Amino acid sequence: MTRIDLQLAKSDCNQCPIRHRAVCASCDGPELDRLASMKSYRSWKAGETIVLEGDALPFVASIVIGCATLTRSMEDGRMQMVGLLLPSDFVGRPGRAAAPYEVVAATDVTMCMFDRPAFETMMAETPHVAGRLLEMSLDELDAARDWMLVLGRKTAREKVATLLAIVLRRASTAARPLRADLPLTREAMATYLGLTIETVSRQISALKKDGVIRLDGKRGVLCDDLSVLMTEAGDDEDGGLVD
Amino acid sequence: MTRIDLQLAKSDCNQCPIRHRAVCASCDGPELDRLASMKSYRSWKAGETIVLEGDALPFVASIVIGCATLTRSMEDGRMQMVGLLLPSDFVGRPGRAAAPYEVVAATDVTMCMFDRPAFETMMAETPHVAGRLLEMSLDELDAARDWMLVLGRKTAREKVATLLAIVLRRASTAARPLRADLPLTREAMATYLGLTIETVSRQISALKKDGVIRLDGKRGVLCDDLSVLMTEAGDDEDGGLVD
DNA sequence: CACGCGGTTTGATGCACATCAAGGCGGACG
DNA sequence: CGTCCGCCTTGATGTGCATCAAACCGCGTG
Repeated sequence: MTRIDLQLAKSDCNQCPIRHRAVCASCDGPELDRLASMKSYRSWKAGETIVLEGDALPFVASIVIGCATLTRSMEDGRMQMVGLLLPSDFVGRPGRAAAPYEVVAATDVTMCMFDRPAFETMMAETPHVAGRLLEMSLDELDAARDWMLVLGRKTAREKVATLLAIVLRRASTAARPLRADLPLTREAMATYLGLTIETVSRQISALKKDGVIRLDGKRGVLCDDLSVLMTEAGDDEDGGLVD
Repeated sequence: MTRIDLQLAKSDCNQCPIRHRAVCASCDGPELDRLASMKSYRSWKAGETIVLEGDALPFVASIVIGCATLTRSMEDGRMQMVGLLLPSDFVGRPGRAAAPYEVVAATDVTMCMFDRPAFETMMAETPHVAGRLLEMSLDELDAARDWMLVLGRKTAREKVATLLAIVLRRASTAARPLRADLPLTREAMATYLGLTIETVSRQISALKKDGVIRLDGKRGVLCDDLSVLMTEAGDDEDGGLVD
């Protein structure tokens, strides 16, 4: 029973069959085949709503390509992003029908859809799959809790630095300076960070003026020294946010 | 395969054997026996640290009696509570050794401890147990995400009202006015809400002055009309915070 | 009873971020 | 080429909460 490291799967494999290994890291052929037999694909353009808040979810899906956001909102219109979904992440919790939040495509998104009843049957029958999903959701729980610290205690500057650090670390290669394209608009960033658009913009400008980062167009961010950015973020250690 | 409603189990049964049903709602005798054979008990006084941040966790435990808090902190001392553990909740995530947060007893606490390796073996072998744990952790994830909305977007008054509403709803009986004893000090409330002690105190005073709640000593809270409090909290609907 | 102590309340002041408002930049399209 | 529209930036002003400071309350202890 060998386990494939999820990080590896995420960065190296963007084709769907491999994605299933993320769900079922310790499965062998037959289970993978069974997963494969119940899947279908669907794509969304950036900005489109994938799941409306309160909607029933007849499917379970995992992201193959792209980035989606998960948002919860109040009646008066205030919104808080509560999750960022990246390749291999799941939408539509198994075992509960209604979505307590809205899911929107941040970039163009392709998802791999599984029929819900079939998926749940499989889950009940193969401990590996259930165990793997448990691990994944516990990772998400840790990430959500880390984010609570960001929302509750960090300053605007630290919040922005934290988000940039996550994006840059995730995109990190050997090349210097580090470079990444933000998958989010300023508005989405503000929704994620519990700030307003203007504050996000100002803090990014300030970090740039202070030489912590440089910008490349509207979406590109460059950073020579990630550790400086992380200090700005208030983290000493890597922290491992967003699974 | 019958499922016992977790809410029911929580409110009606504070004895440990029933607690296990929360873990293993759909298990029959032999599995419950097996759980029972690997357990032991331990108690803590209010204020004592149960698990230090970064510590290894040789056990998995579930709360039998009392209330514990789960806190994450920054190097400069800023702290954010990221979870409130109540009877039947779990400590020490299966599958990961180190605790990314500190667990402290808010009231006197009794926990039921399971040997970690034995518990994990059992999990791997009985799909029911893994499935039940998955459900529980997804509930926790929903609660954490709800809390992100509170931390990121609500005003101080709304935050305090939200917390009071949760406590009152949880304690709710037929009797009017609703009455509950806060299991948390002002400091713990502030840590939970992303506020300072002073602000919490001021907002409670304000809610009292406005006739939304009344106080009974330091810990007791009375409320004639929960719906008014919930409006103050910014929720129209019940919202179902904290599992 | 005086005393100290942890938890709480209340007041005065300041600052970080929201809000309101105006302008800039780049891409799509007539 | 000019115009519009989304998205972003920057400035001016206001306010909600943090911070600093002091006093209060209930309780255990000498």
